[in-house]
Formats: sequence, structure tokens, C-alpha cells
Amino acid sequence: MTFTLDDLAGSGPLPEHDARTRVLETAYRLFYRQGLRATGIDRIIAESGVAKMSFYRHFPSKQALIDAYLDLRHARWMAWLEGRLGKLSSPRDWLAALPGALDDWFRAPGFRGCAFINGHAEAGPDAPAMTVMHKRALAARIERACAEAGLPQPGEVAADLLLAIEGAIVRAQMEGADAAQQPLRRLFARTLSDAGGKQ
Amino acid sequence: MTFTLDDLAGSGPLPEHDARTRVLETAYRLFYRQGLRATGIDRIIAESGVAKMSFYRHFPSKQALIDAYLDLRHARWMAWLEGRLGKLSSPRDWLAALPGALDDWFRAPGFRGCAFINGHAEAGPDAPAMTVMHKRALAARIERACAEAGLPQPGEVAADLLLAIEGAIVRAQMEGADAAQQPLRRLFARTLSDAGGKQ
DNA sequence: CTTGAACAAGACAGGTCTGTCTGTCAACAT
DNA sequence: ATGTTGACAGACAGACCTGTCTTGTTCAAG
Repeated sequence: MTFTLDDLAGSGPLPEHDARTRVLETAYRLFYRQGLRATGIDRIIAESGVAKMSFYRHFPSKQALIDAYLDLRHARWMAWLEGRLGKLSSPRDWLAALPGALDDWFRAPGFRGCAFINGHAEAGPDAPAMTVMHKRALAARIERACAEAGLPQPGEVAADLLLAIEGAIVRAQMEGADAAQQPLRRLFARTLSDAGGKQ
Repeated sequence: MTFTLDDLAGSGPLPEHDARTRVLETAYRLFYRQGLRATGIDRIIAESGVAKMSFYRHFPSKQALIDAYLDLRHARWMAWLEGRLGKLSSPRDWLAALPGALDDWFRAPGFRGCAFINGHAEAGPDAPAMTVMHKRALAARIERACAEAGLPQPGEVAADLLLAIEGAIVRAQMEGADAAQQPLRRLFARTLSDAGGKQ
């Protein structure tokens, strides 16, 4: 089972599912589209067609729903990335294909940046721990690919690539995918050729 | 007159100033520290020691205050950057000194990322125009330095550097200045040496 | 001295927010 | 048949939000 960009965008109410799933899917869509604070509990309850007490039976507070949303978002985003790049065999190709995969994401309808960057920016220093956990997981995944590709100092290379990715996400969010695509490709190419030449 | 990092952090109530200045300075501090939506009008009014009608006489709505805050933030941040790098003579030194200046900012007490990235993330697609205007002004300033330094294709180089800067801001905000410093320096060095070698 | 502008303090309205509570109903197991 | 469980519907409380309005004070210009 792989996840597609539609899963990242969030689907509709899905009335055949149980109450918890409907609430979580509605929150998944609204939290990403409008932000955490701008999305009220009442709207999530209304759009998911659920009673208020059913909501509070499954999620003790709004914060618990936000945490569940971030957990789900993390799982789906990482699964989408692996599915998008999974057919590639070598770690070197995996790294080279990263900018193209991200560009697909930037151009997907409903793209509004990274849910974890946005959530961290909104919640400030007491943001949910998942916001930084997601980035550490992505950094670890990239570092693994660098190590498997035989690049020297894979931690440093991964840190450089992650910083470029974060910048591309922000640029795509504020100015559109075209503003991020070529700079991201160039920074990737420079970093990888620099690391590859040193080994 | 130059601006320091203290100005970027925002000063206290300053009771000797007039009502509008006190409101704007308080908003400047609270909006950056807590976010736009999390900061209520009542708190700004209370902390600035101003009557509610005095506030609404100078700012017709909260949105107008947000716009004024972003305008002031833009002016101070750009002035701080020019003051921090102004003593450098050549455009090439100016570009080379950018990562160090940004690192100073990342390590300043109260640093919470870029007010314009955060504001854009919070407000979504209908964010105040100043959020993207600030980034375009910074891109134009960097491109000017690239052109004055004689680099070929200064627009592309500036786009690469700006993307790295955005990434460094986000990384510093989420993981601390140490996570951003070295990757930003390396990406700058690679990009500038790549551009310099081509001319 | 008078007049008017700016300001302080705070009540108030109308809306929204989270979270609690009371009913009612259908499905299902014992 | 009867009790249990989960869910729907919606009222309600208490807090907070933006924005308006009233009242009284200070101060400076005419």
C-alpha cells in the first residue's frame, strides 16, 4: 500500500467510516488547509458529521487531535516519499531524484507548505514534539541514503540537503513551485558532486 | 542611525512615547513572540497602557495593526542587515559575510524565526502582501550584490542563496543555530565558488 | 476662559472558542 | 426481553475575541 499526493491533500468526510476516522480525516484536511488555531473544534465536528460527545470520547482535547493529526501526517508523508522514490534501486539515484519528487509535491493542488514547519511557526517554542521529530526522521532518512551511496561524511551532506529542502518548501509556499525548483536542483547538484568528488 | 538586534527583539512599553508608538512597539514584541492570532487586542492594549479607543483611533482594525507591524519589521530588519554588513566595502565581502550575520541573528535572545515566514504560515494564502514583499526585497538586495560583485547570472545565484537562507532560518528556528550555521556556510561557499569560477 | 483634541478607564454587544452536559435512538449481546 | 454500548443532536457554561460606546481628565491653542 502506497500513499499518493491525494492522501497528502486529505480526502472527504467518508461517511462509511467510524466516528474517530471521520473526525481525524476532517481535521487532517482542515488543519493543513487553514492552520491549527484557525480551525475550530465546532467546524471539524460539523463537517465530519459527528456528535460533540463522540469527538471528546475519542480525543480528550483539541491538543490530542492536533497530535494525532501530526502523527498521521508524518506517517503519510514519509510513506508517500518512499513510495515515490521506492522504485529506484541505488541510493545515489534516490538522492538525485529527491528534488523532482519534492517538485511534484510543490505543484500538487492544495499545497500549503510543510505541516510541521507551519505548525511550529504557529505554536512557537511549546509546539508539539512531532514537528521536530518529523524533521529528524527526514534527516535520518537522507543521511542513510548518503551513507549507503558511499558519500563521505554523510551527516554533513544530509544536513546540507535538508537545509536546502526546507528552503525550497518555504520558497514554494510563498512564491510558487517555479521559484524553488531550479535553485533546489542546483544546490543538490553542487552538494552531491562536491561530496562525490571528495570520496 | 543603525538598528541593532535589540530593535529586532522589540523593546519595552516606553511610557514617554505617544499612544500610537506604545501600541505599535507592544504589538511588535508580542506578535513576533507569540504569533499573530495568538496575540489578542486586549493584551496589547493592557501592556501598552493605552485606552481601547486610543488604539482604535490610530489603527482601524487588528489587521491594520498587523500590517503596520510587518512594515516596521521589514524596515528594521533590512536596516539591521545593512548596518551589520555596511562596513564591508566590496560586494564580494558583503556576500561572504552574510552567513555570519545571519548566525548572529539566529543566536540572538528571543529569536523565533522570520516574522514573514511565520506570518505567511499562519495566515495562509490570504496573508498580508508584506510577507512576500519582504522576501522579494531581500532577493533584490542579494541579486544587486551578486551583480556588483561581477558574478554571472546574478539572478540565479541570488535565488540559490535566498533558498539557502530560508532553509537556515527554518532550521535555526526548529533545531537551534548550531543546526543551521555550518550547512549554510557550506552552501554559500559552494554556490559562490561555483559562480565565481564560471565568470 | 473656552473649546476641542487626545487620552485613560471600563462597560457593553455580539460573536466564537473549548469543553460539559442532558436526552434520544439503534444495534447488539446476554 | 433487557441491559449495554456507541453514536447523534443540541443546549449550556465560561472564557476570550474584536469592535463600539460612555464618561471623565488633561492640556494646549485660540
